[in-house]
Amino acid sequence: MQSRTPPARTGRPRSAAADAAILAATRDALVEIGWSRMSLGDVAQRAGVAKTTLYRRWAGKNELVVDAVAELFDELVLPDGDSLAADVVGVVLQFGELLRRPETRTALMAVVAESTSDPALRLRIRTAIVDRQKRLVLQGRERAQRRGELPYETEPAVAEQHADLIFDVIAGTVVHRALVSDGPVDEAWAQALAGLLIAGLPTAMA
Amino acid sequence: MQSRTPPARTGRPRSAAADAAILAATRDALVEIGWSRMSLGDVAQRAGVAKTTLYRRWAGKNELVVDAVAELFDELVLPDGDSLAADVVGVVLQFGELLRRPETRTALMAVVAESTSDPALRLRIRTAIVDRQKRLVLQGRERAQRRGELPYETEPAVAEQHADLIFDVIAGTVVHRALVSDGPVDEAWAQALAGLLIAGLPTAMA
Amino acid sequence: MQSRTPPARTGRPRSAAADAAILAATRDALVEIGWSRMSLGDVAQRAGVAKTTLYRRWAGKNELVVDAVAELFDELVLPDGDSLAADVVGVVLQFGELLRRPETRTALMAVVAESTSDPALRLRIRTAIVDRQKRLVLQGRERAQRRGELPYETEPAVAEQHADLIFDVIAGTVVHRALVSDGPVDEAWAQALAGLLIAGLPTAMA
Amino acid sequence: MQSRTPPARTGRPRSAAADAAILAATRDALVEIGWSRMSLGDVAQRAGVAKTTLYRRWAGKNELVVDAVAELFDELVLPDGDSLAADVVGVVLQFGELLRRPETRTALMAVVAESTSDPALRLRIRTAIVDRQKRLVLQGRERAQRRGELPYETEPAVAEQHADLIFDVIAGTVVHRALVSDGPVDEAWAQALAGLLIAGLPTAMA
DNA sequence: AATTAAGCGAGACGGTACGTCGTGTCTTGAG
DNA sequence: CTCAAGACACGACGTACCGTCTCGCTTAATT
Repeated sequence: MQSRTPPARTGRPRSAAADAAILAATRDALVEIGWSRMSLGDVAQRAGVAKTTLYRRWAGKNELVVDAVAELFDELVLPDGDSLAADVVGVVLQFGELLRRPETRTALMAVVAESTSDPALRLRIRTAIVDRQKRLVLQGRERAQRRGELPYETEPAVAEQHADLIFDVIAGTVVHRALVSDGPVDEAWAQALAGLLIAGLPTAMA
Repeated sequence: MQSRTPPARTGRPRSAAADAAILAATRDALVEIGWSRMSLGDVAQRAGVAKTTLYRRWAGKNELVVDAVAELFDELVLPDGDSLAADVVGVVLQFGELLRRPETRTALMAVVAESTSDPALRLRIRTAIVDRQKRLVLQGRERAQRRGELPYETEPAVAEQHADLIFDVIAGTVVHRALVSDGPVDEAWAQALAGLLIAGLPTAMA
Repeated sequence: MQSRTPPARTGRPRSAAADAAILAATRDALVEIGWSRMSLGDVAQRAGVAKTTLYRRWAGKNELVVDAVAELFDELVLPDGDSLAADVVGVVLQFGELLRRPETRTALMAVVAESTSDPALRLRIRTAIVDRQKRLVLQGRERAQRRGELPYETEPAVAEQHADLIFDVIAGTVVHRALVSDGPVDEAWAQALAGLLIAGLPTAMA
Repeated sequence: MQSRTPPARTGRPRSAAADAAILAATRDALVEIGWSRMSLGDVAQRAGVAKTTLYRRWAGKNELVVDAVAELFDELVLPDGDSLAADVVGVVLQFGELLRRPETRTALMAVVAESTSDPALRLRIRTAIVDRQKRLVLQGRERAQRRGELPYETEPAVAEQHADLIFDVIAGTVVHRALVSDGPVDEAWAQALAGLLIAGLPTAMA
C-alpha cells in the first residue's frame, strides 16, 4: 500500500482511470474483433484515450493483453467435493466455462502463441497466469490424501513432479478439448476424464 | 466412372509444383523469420511465385500455415513397441520432438489462437492436422487389445469417445508441457505420463 | 476483295468477326469506364474473346484505341456554306459535336497523351487521324479563293504552311475550348472564332 | 477578427516541407521515368516521405501531377514588348519552350486526358493551371489598349468572352502545333500566328 | 497565486504488409 | 494455326496499423 514510485514525482500524475479504461477496452475489443484484428488504435479509441497514453504504459499488444486477462483466471476455486473424482470434475467444469468466454480463449492462446518465440513473455504468462492455478492441484491432492484416496509422497521433489504432471494433464486436456477438438466440456466428459485419471486406461475402458 | 472433376475443365491447369514450392517456402520462412514477421510477400518471393498465385490457392496466412504445418505432423508414426506403455512413450517423444522445432510450435499455436475466433479455420485445423493423427490412437488401441492389455469395446460410439478423450489427453498434455510449462518432454517424463494413463493416479503416485 | 495474306496460310484462319467485335467493345468500354480504368481484360470479355486473341492482333492499349476511334473522325465534312465565315462555323460546330461524344474525347486525348513519349504512336495518330482532316482546310480555302474572299498563294510551300497553321488554330482552339475551358462549342462561339480568324483582333473586338 | 481557421486546431500540423519535397520529386520522376511508369511509391521514396503522407494530401496521381505541373506554368511572364504582335510572339515562344520539356508535355496531356471523364479533375486543372495564366491575356490586352492597338470594351461580360476566346486560340494552337502536328514553335511560326490573330486571314495570307 | 513539468487528446509522420488489380505471356484442350 | 479459358510472374495500387513524433491544452505539486 505504500507508494513505490522510485524517483521524485513531479508534473501531472498519470490518470488511474485511464488504466482501467484501457484494460476494459482491451477485453471488449478482444471479444468483438479478435486478437489479430484488434489494433491498439482501436483500443485507444474505445477507451477514449490517445495512443500515446497507451504506449506510455505498455510496451505493446502482448504485454497489454496479458495484463488485461490475467485477473480473469483468479476466479477458479476448488469446489467443495467429497471425493477426488468430484474435485477433478468441479475444476474441469470451471476451467471449461472460463474457456467458453471469447476474451479468455482468444487472449490466452494469443499470448501463448506469441510466447513461443519470446521467452520473457513465456515467463510472464507462467508467473502471472499459470503457476497461480497450481494451488488447485495442491489443494485437491491434500484433500484426497486426507480422505485416503491418494498415498502420501515423502520426497518433495517427486511430489512436485507429480503435481506438475497432473496440472499439465488437466489443463492441457481441457484446452485441447475446448479449443482444438471443439467439443463440449460438460459433466459427462469431465467424469470420463476424471475416471481415466483415477482408474487408468484399462479400467476406464472396461 | 473415372472422371469426377465436377466443373468445367478449361484453361491452363494450376501448377502442382507451385503448391509444393509455396508450402516449403512457408516452412522455411517460419523457421527463419517467425510467424508474426513472416509476410506472404516473403513466402511468394522465396517460392519464386507471384503473390497472386498464392492467394489463388489460400485465403490468407492462417490457411496457408495450417497446410504447411500439417505435412509435418504426418511424420508421426506409431513406433514398434511391445507394450501399450512403450507405444505411448514412443508417440509422446515424437510429438515432443516435433514441438521443439520452432516452425512447428510457433505456427501451430498461432493458427490455434486465430481459430478461437474463426470457426472455419478451426475446422480446417481439425481436418488437416488433428483428425489425421487420431490414427495413432486407433492403431495403439488395436495393438493393445490384441496383446490383451485393453478390453474390446463393442459399441462404436463409445469406442470413438474413448479415442477422442485419449487423444485430447495425450496431445493436450504434451503441448502444455512443452509450450506453457516449458519443461522437457524426455524419456522420464513420457514414462510418468504413460504410467498415469495406464494405471491411474493412485497407482501412479504410489 | 482478294486475299492478300502474304505467306501460305495454314491452320485455322483468324476470325474476321473477332476484329469487329473487339473494336466495338473498345469503343463501348471507353464510353462506359474511361481510358485509364479500361483494361484489355475488360475489352476481351465484352467482345467475347480471349485476351490472347486481342494481343495477337494489337501490340497494346494505345494501338487498339487508335484503330478503334480513327474512323469516327472521317464523318467530318465541309458544309455547303456560301461564305468563308459560314464554312468555318460549320466545321467548328461539327468538330465540337464530335468532341462531345465521350469515346471520342477520351480516346483522342488518351492517345495524344501517350504519344508525347512515343514518336511512332505520334506518327500513327497524325497519319490515321489528323492529316486526313486537313482536306477540310484545303477545300475551304479553295472555295473562298473562288469567291474572292482569299487571295491565291502561288508558292506551294507557303500555301502549305498557311494551311497547317489554320488547321492548328481551328483544331487546337476547338479542343481547348471543349476539353480544357469546358465551354460550349455553339453557334455564337463559332461565329466569334470565325470573326477573329477572318477580321483579326482589332476588328473583332471593335 | 483574425483567426479564420475554420475547424478544430488539434494534432500535429502537416509538414510544409513534405509538400514541397513531394512536388519536386514528382517533377523529377516525370522527367526520368515518364507519366505512365511513374508510381506514387516512387515519388514517395524520392521525396523521403511515406506513401501515407502523399495520399493524405492528394487523392491520386492525377491530382498530384496537376499541382506539380501547375507551378511550372507560373514561370510564364508577359515579355517587355513594344507592340501587341511582339507580346504575342513572346508568350507563344515561352509556352512552346515549356511544352518542349518532357515532364510538362507528358504530364499536361495525361491529366487532360484523364479529365475528359472526371469533372472534378477538369475543374482542378482549370483553376490550378489554366485560369491562372489568363493574366497574360489580360495584361497583353491592357498594354495594347494603352498603345491604341486595341479598342476598349466597356461591357465586362463581353470583355471576358474576348479574353477567353483569345486564350483558347493561343493556348490551343500552340499545344496542337507542338504535340500533335509535331512542328517547331519558333520565331517564324510565332510571327505567323501573331499576324493571323491581329490582321485576320485575308490580310495574313496576302 | 505563479511556476513548472509531466500527462493528455489529437493526429501527422516514416514504415511495412496487406489483398486486389492489370499487364502481357504461357499452357491447356478443342476445332 | 486459331480459339476460349484461365493460370502465371510482375509490379503498382490504395488502405491499415505500427510505434514515434509534434502540437497546444490541462492538471497537480512545488514555489
